[in-house]
Amino acid sequence: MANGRPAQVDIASIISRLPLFLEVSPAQVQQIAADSRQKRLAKGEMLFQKGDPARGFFVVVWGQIKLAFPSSQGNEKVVQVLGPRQSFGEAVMFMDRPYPVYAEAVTDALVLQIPRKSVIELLERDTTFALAMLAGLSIRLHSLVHDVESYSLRSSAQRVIGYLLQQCPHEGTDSVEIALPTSKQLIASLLNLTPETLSRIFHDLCDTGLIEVHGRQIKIPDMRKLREVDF
Amino acid sequence: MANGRPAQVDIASIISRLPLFLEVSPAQVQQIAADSRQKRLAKGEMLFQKGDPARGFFVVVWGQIKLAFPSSQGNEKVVQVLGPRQSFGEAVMFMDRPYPVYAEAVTDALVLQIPRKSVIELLERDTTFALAMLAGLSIRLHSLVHDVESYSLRSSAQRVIGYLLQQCPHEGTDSVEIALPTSKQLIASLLNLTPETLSRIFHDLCDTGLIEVHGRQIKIPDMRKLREVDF
DNA sequence: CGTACCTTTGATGTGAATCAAGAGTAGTGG
DNA sequence: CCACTACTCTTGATTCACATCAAAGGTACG
Repeated sequence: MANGRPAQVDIASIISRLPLFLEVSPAQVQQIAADSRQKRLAKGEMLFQKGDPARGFFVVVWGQIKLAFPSSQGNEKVVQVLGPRQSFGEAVMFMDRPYPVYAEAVTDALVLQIPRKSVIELLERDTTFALAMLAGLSIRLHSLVHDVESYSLRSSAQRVIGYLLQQCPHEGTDSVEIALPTSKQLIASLLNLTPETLSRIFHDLCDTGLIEVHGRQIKIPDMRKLREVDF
Repeated sequence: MANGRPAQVDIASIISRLPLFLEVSPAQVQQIAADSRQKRLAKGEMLFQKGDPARGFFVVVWGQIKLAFPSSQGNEKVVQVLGPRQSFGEAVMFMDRPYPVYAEAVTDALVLQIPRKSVIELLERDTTFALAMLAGLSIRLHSLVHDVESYSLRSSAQRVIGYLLQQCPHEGTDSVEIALPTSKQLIASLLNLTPETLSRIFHDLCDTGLIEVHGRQIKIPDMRKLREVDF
């Protein structure tokens, strides 16, 4: 169970602990849980394609899911990597539009699909849920605005530093050690870099003494210094 | 009045015709109108700064407002240029966060400020309004996803072509003439280009015969050809 | 009619991608 | 346990799209 992959899952309890459903009554959570479906995905399996009609939204129970665009040259641009307790696909439910990205399992994974109809019903019944939903979408919107900001006015090295700082506990001032949540390849795509460039940036940051890299373990000897470079 | 600047405005009628308020009852629109404030802005005037606390959202009555980030070197990156009947700042109301961008009048302008409190009250009372709000945020979210896609996997020329196609009526297949909604400088920033690069791209597209440029008037002799290049 | 800003054009520079190997590092199966 | 394949990651050489720098028209407007 250290792999975070319990054989049996209590759907209702998972849903009730999602930020989106914190204020929703147990009875209503039970209803949602009853409406939802579990989907087992093998590593590399597609959950949906870009352009598929949106039937609902998804919650990751365990494993990792990436959202990405295909590019014409067969590359891809990863928009987000989602782990346990994270949800995606909410926004698309409120517009008659297909998914603007595709979703693929990065590792073996289990996701919950919550049908559009259940959500709409709950929205019409429970205004606190509607407010929670609005808050959720707003947060996502902010993070996209932040992405746009990053892409347009920060250098590749600054984006990498920003990413590392995001992964760290915020309060700490001194030495911190973190594990990258996924492969460097994926992180590169997330930051809009090639793997080569990411590797070189890590190398440079090591030379400067700002970080130490051992595989996926990154040690930051002095958070303050890293924050300064981030200006 | 050809300048789109009526001396007197009927706030309630403006609000009632906003996409967000289409389904809202006249009485509630009256309430919102009563709560709202008008703000006159001279060209270049700031409506709010990045980091200001969010007190509500805004609707452009006439004129143009740009949303942008300041960059460290005194440049700026324009995120959006808003014209009459467009609203902004909704998302930020639902999170306890300051504005992530600043808002500045591109031309003399009149905007309506609708206080957070009125919106929250209306949300709690009217579920169709909540759904409209969710739809509105979803659309904004999509367009940001689209921006991220553009920045990360399209060349500068492709972004320009995409922009031009967006400005055109969608159905037409043949010759179209459009007027750029704002200065080329602003459009360049919107597309994450320098003015120089935009100018050169327009020049190239003229050479290829794909467009003709006369100041802010752009003629597209053959929409099909332009769409093909956009692939 | 002059000042201020937008836009164009040209020359040069550079950050990051691409191309091309090699070095780890895992998983797989005999 | 060790080869065998398949990735992921690193490193170096080269290229290219776009920015930057510089200066000269255009255009609007008091």
